[in-house]
Amino acid sequence: MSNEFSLGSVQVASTPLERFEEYLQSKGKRFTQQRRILIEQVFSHHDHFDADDLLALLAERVGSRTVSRPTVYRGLAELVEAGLLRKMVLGGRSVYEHDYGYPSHDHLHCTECNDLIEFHSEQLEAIRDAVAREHGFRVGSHRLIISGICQACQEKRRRKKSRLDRI
Amino acid sequence: MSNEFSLGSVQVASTPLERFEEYLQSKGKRFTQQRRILIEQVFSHHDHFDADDLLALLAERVGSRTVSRPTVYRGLAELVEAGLLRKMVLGGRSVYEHDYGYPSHDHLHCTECNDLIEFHSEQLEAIRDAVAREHGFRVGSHRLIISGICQACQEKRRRKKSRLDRI
DNA sequence: TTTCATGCAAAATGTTTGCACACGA
DNA sequence: TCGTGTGCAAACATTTTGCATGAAA
Repeated sequence: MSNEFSLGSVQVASTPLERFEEYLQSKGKRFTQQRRILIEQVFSHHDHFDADDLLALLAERVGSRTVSRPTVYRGLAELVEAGLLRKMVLGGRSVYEHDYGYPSHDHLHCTECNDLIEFHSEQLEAIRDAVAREHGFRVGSHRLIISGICQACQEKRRRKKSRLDRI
Repeated sequence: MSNEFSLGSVQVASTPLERFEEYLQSKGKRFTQQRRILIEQVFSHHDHFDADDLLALLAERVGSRTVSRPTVYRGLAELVEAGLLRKMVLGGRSVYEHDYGYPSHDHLHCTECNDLIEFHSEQLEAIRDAVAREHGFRVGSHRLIISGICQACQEKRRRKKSRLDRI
C-alpha cells in the first residue's frame, strides 16, 4: 500500500534502547533490570497495548524476573516522557504505541473488534495548522480518531445476517 | 466571526425537552422530577461540563430538590443515548456538550487553562470520508482534538516572562 | 398498584502513592 | 556507600451497581 494515506518512514540514529539510556542519564536515573525488561518487551514488536496487555506479556516471559504493576505504570509514563511512546485514551483506558522512529499518524477505531488502523494525512495537518493560525493557537499535538466499523467486521455482520435470513 | 472554520447553525423542530420526552416515551421510561431538573440545567446555557460541574451547579439551585450523584451519571448517559449530549474523554474525566440542535464541530484544547475552542471544517470531513473509503471502513463518528496553548495563555506567559526579564 | 427511578452505600475500575527494603552507580 | 527504584498494600478518583424505598403512570 502506497497512496495518499499510507505511512512513510522515519530515519533515526539510535535504537529505542539507546535513546532511553540517554534519557535516563540526562535525568540522573538508573538503568535497572525492570526498565530493561520493559523497553525490550515494548519494542519487541509494533502494536497498540495498554498496561494490562503489557503486564500479561511480561507474565508469560518465564524465567526472567517479572515487573510489578506500579513499576509498569511508572515505566510507561517514563517512556512517554522520553518520547519513545505515545499515549492515547480509548474507552476509559490508556493505550500506548511506538512514537520514536515511527511516523506520525492518526487512527480508525473499530468499535466492534477494537482494532486500530493507522493512517497519515498531510492535508489533515494543513487543516490543523490553518485552524490554529486562525485562533492564534500554538499547536502542541493533535489526535484524530475516526470511530466506526472495519471492513472485516462489516463482512462478519453481513454473513451473520444472511445466515439468519436463510432460516 | 464567519469564515472557513466558523460553526454554522442547525434548525431543529423541537426543543431538547420535547425531544427528551419523546425519547423517554419510546423507551417506556418516566419523566421524573430529577430528569426534568437535569435537562433544564444542562440546556440552560451552552458550555462544556463534567459530572462534577453539573453536580455543583445543581447544588447551587436552592429550594429545588437536588439530584444525587448516581442519578446524574445515569441521566448523562441517557442524554447521550437520546442524542441530546455528546461525550468526550479529556484528561481522565468525561466531558459533555450539547449535541442536539448544535452544529458538528471539533476542538482546540488549551492544556494551560483547559479551555475548549470549537471549530468546524468541511475539509476535515472530506478527509475522514476519503480515508474511510480507502479502508472499506464505515464511519460512525470522529473526534479531533488539537492540543496546545491558546492565545490568551500565550500572552499571559509572555507577560510573565518579560516581568521576570525586567528583574 | 405496578413498575420504574432514586438515593444510599458499597463495589468496581484504572491508576497512583507511601513506605520499607533492594539494588545500581 | 548512597540515593534511587521496586514491590507491596493501601489510597485514589471516577464511575457503576445492588438494593430498599419512593414516586410516576
